Amino acid sequence: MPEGHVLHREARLQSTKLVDHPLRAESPQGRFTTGAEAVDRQRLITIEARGKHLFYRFENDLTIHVHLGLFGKFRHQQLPFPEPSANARLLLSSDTDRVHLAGPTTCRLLEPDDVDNVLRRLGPDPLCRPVDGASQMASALGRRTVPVGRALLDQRAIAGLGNIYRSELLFLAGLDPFVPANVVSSDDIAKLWDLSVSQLRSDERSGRIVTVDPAVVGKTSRSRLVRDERLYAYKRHGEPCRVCSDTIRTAKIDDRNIWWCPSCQAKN
DNA sequence: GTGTCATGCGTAT
DNA sequence: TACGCCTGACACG
Repeated sequence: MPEGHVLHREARLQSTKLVDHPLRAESPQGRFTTGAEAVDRQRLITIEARGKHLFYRFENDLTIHVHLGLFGKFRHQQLPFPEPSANARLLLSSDTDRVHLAGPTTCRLLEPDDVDNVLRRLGPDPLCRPVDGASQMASALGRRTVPVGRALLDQRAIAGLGNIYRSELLFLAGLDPFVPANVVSSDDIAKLWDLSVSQLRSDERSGRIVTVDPAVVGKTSRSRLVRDERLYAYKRHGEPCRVCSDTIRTAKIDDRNIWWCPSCQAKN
């Protein structure tokens, strides 16, 4: 489930196990052998997340850059380590813990300048709490005439949102996904930013995306929500809106599905 | 068992 | 706009 909250959670959890240790780095699959050898037995200095990107910086100044894409997955393993799967792109192991990476879109070695180049292409990340995040986002969206539902996936406008968050955040903000981004009011963009900050922080802690207010479905806490009760719009095509009972609709924007409630999201 | 789809994104056309 | 890449879950027969 690789939207931004997942990468920050991975950075946090992996850091407690791997940072400050000299690590064994291997690529059983063989597609990252040279990169793994370049950091093998080096001490890991930091693991940092920005948007959907992860950066492992080693003491020799080399950085492993990971982007999970649609399919990438991390597994956390402890001694005795199980046999790695045949498609394990990267294994990072301390004496006691191992992180197993399979299926990433990106897993490559970067020099410090290359890291800066990747970061320059990313907008503000709600989980990094930049003080001017809302205004950076407003300035990026203000230049776009595409639907706001499309602009939210542009990682230069705001880094870390994926297809689930774009449907859910637009629902929470009450915004019509098809309104041009440059027509959305600055108040509504500020609202989208604030919702992104609170939503991703909460989901980073729990490890899952839950946007529904538990009271709306008659529950007393987030943790009591079952799988089908966690979201307002995403993949709920044809079902009644949890707030107003109108029918949730779906359409494609740039060949990716978006879901919305035509009544709750009439604002533009 | 096979086919389809998916929480992503870069490149080519 | 279309395709390629990478993997796993699920529907269907």
